[in-house]
Amino acid sequence: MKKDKHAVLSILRDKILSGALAQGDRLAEIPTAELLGVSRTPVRIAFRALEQEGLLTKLPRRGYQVRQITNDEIAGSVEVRGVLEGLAVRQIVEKGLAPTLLSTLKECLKAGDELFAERTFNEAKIQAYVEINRQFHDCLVKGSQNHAIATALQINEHLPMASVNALVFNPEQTEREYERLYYAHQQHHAIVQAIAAGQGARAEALMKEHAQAALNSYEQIAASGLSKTIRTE
Amino acid sequence: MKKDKHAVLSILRDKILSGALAQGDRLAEIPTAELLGVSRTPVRIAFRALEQEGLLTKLPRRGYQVRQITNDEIAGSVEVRGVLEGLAVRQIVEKGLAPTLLSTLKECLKAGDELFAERTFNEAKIQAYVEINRQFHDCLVKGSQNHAIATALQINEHLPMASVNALVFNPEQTEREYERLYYAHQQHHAIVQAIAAGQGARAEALMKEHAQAALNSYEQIAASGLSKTIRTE
DNA sequence: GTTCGTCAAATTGGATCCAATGTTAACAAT
DNA sequence: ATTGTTAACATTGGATCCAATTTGACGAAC
Repeated sequence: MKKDKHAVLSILRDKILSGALAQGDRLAEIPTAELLGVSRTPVRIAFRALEQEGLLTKLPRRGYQVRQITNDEIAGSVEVRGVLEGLAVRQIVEKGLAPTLLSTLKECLKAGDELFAERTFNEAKIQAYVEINRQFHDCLVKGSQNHAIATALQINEHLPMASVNALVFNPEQTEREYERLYYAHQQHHAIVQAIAAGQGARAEALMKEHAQAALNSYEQIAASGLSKTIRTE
Repeated sequence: MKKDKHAVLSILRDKILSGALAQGDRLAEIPTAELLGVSRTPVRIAFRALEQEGLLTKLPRRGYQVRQITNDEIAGSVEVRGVLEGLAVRQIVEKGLAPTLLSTLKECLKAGDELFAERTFNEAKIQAYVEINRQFHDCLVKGSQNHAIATALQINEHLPMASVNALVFNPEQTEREYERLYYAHQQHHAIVQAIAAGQGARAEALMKEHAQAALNSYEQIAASGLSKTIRTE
């Protein structure tokens, strides 16, 4: 039984997000520690972290309570991600675009272009696109040279669909999924174009819309019940 | 020697922010614990928290390192606060303004009006205004019904001047400080007016500008070296 | 003289132990 | 029967102990 360092945190997070722990469930340190076969110390640390992530609330003297994530909550997180990443791209323009950043972004675009060159899609290619997507967004946040953006985003990072690390897709309609992701990739092109042209406000608006688009497809797919989540971590 | 629960975290945070711990200083658990006269457990938890706040970075296997907050960093945090609070007010409008929220906001405005009624200012009145200001901003964030905004803001909450809980003022120019804070208060009026009128985009823009204004006066005062920080906690 | 290997010191992470505190239930008295 | 008081229990927070891993230095061999 190999216990990774972050295992406790990840396991608890997954239990909450998957619904294994229902909203309002109270979590105490000792039972949780026994359940996971670890001592109370890592559990205590994990609880603190999950509280800061907004997944748990602390009840004074009575442990922690699960704060279920509603669809509204996810929508709110996506909105937050939109304005923060929008700020990032605007600040890239305002502070002056570093040439190396532009070339890195163009590499991301090129890698995506190659992926979309043939009009077929399977899980492996989606996995690859998730990684490209992650790199692209990561570049922009880092490129903004505003560390506060990264830290503010960090909290949403683990929420399903509020994070760029997670994409849901419908495995029964790969054709449609191709269209959707290709559209997202085209938005990436437009964003880079706006940045390169020094159009800060346009880049910001595009970035917000980009987040919204992800949310829309999430709602669509989640409603159909045919979702499958792919994450890179 | 009464040790409060959060004492360790607060003490370490103050040491970092006050410059007692210089940028790049490495912090190990044991020396810190001995310095503060506590065991390693609370120190460990505090380090984790400070890492999430962005004040420390973790060096793998070599403890933590102080990430000094530069002026650029503060400016970045203020910008983040601007877009997030801007989002909050926009969403208040978009989701439909609750009547109770509007009345609460108006109470904040009225309390401020009374404070500014006579054209004198002292430290006690500033203290009172800081509290009113905090309530006002808190109302807006809570009123957005978007919990992600609150959690994202939470991280900046402890940074000087990136937080609404801290106002700097120049004790040698109370006249000027009166003007400055009164201007901020007038912005509050405009924001409430925009919200009440359903002008989401205008409210958002005003909110961003409101954050910028705070930053401008901070830079002005900090440069003069005559600053005094008032915090409520 | 340089490089590689081994050993010791440092340091973090996890486990268990102890103290403090609040909550709940039971029992007794009115 | 109801209410108040007390005692036991549950639960968190802090301290110390133990294990694992890495870093750095010193020495030996090439």
